[in-house]
Amino acid sequence: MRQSKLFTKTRREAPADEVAKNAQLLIRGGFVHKEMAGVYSYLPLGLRVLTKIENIIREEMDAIGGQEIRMATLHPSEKWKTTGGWDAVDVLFKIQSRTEKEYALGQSEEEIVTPIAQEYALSYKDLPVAIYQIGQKYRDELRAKSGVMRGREFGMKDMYSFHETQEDFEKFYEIVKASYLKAFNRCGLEVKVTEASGGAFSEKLSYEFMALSDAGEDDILYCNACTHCVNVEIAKEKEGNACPKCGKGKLMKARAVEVGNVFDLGQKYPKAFGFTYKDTEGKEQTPIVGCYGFGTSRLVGTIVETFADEKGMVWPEGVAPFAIHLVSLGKDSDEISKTADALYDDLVRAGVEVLYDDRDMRAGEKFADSDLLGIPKRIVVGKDAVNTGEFEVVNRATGEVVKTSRAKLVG
RNA sequence: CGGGGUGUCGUAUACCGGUAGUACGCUUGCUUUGGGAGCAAGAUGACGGAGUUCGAUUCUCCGCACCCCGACCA
Repeated sequence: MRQSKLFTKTRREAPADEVAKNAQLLIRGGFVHKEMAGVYSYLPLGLRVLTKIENIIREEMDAIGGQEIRMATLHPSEKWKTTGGWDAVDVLFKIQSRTEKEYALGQSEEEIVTPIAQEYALSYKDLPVAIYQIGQKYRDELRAKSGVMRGREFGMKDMYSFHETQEDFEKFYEIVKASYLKAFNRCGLEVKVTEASGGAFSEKLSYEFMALSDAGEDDILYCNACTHCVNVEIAKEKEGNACPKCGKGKLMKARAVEVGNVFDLGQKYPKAFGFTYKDTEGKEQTPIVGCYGFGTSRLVGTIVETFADEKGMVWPEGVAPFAIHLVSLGKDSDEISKTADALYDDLVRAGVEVLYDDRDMRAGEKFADSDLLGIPKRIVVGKDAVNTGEFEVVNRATGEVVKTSRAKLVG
């Protein structure tokens, strides 16, 4: 895409009242627009990142047999009253129509997905089944904060699985956990699988996927030798203790962001809706349900917080809005511009996602913008490129510069 | 929801009980062009409502919005 056509611009300064690094940089870069506290619109660059993240988790869910659907976010109040959530869930947004009919805005989808599964999973032959969606969630947080990390409207992938037996559920539970680790890795993040309380969801343990970051809201204890990790909310151990799992390592304390979670929901929701299926003997059975959340928009913020430096954002390759930032230092139709134009066309033809800074601006401003946007590789086209046919390729994360021929770039 | 703070051009800021100034951005022109250029000319602003006052952007109160701490985040 030609940057001269991009309708957003960068800003030299962040709004004074934004303290969160992710909000400051995402707004300065024109990735998001703040509508109100805790609610953000995604602009072209931000949407590209969000879409990358969504596609990663979509691919991983599809790979383990998840089937994507799109559920309504405007919910009938009756279903929430059926499960008791209407009165029990205090973050539930409740709205009223002109005729005083009551609705809820989706903050999770158990109330919606359970009746849908019920309609089709009539027999043991129809199980197990895993259904997911990627979309907006609404939660009436008393206090939105930390930029896109804790909003009142946010993006999430949520999957629900239905099983005949606890054993079958637990098998799938492990498959999802592995697939989540893969997805977070593809987003450039290392996460800890953390034991946590099931909250009101479940009396059983749940597992939270925690990205280590000072911008987080949770404290975790993790073993420096094995994968053991527990949320301090339920930890019996203390910082510095020997790891109860491997015995070798020490428990370290860290601040972390919860970017995903998985729950054993048991039979609560099928029971509330009278959802049963026929087993091999024709008897009514109640399925076991699992729930799996993955915070897509929170990941955008977490990634900014994790990798940004003093110059701006730094996107891992898997989620970067573009793979290459092609920066031309030419003007009008000089040789430099022609060289850059030609390289841009070649890159596009080669299927490379490239943002082409063809604007008529000074070099300093272009470099500053490029640093801020954080695209992984920058190709600079100046006099040298015209004279030598070699292009300067700068790695945004490391600052490393390599000279590369055109043939290599367009591969 | 409890506590604290802040609301001034698009953004960041200054000053002030009496004319609202600066920088960046924006518009026009010329110059400049490898790390946020220069000159000139322009356009754009006091969150809303009451009150005090001859006069309020400034002081007071109420609302609203935003930020921070806490609680909350099935």
